[in-house]
Amino acid sequence: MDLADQLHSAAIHLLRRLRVRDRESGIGPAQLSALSVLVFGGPRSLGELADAEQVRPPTMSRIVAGLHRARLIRRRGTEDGRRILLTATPRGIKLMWAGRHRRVELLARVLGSLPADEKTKLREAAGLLRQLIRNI
Amino acid sequence: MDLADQLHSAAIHLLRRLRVRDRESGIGPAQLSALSVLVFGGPRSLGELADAEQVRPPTMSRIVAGLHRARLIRRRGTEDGRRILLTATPRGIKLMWAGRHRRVELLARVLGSLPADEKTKLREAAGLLRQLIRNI
DNA sequence: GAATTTAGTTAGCATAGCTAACTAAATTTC
DNA sequence: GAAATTTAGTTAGCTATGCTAACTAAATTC
Repeated sequence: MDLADQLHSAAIHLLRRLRVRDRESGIGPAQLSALSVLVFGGPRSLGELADAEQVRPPTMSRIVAGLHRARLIRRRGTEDGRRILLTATPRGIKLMWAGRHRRVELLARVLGSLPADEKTKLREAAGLLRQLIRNI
Repeated sequence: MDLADQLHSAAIHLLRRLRVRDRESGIGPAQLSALSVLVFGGPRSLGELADAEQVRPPTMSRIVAGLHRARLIRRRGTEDGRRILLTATPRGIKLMWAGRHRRVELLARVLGSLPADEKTKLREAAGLLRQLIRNI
């Protein structure tokens, strides 16, 4: 329980620091996060994107509308006439990479000053966490 | 850069899973987070709370109004007539602990099934991260 | 005592979360 | 094969949360 709390707290404070840079992207956090799923996870339908973001369909519908208005994604029909396939545009991909870089470079800078063995520990921990999260 | 990315991604996905339980608390995420600062960090002024939450004063003013309406915090005047001291009420403290427990128990459950050496690694990593975050 | 600074609030805008109620396409049922 | 049901997404309307600009009031500086 105590360990869970420490990890939870670390995650909160880490993201709180990093999200400051996100405002420079010009789009909101929900749009940014949804776009990252499309850019790094590939095209998918609105419902799948809503599931990935743990958000209800009407919410995702509006997020997608914003991304589309900003020409960051494309909407295509599929064989199933009800579903739409969402794909990041080159513009969307570019914005995402720039944002990711900006966001992570703050962290990368302080990580760079750590001794190698501590970096190794963090790398192992990140791997453990990734597996763990799948089991939650 | 790659390590930074892995940690960033782990933090995002961890919180995305855990925040589901927060909705059960009945108050929004910003109120919950601000309340946690008061409960676990002690009383402070509105401006200090805004700094802690990395939010502008008008935003915190409204978050505080919500917490006050729900009787989760108390507002008191200070010697400096402009500042107000915010303190969590017993009701606020209770809600916070219940929420924290709910939030973290999911994580604690999967952590419990890990071998001891992996838990040790995660504990070390959490400590490293805490120091790291202070330097960002 | 007047001017400035500081703490917080109010007003007004955009984004983001929800549920309820809708449209339209696909599937199931009879 | 027509009717009923299910599924995918949208629209409408609510609350919460972020911002800036403009305000009030208290404290400090000059």
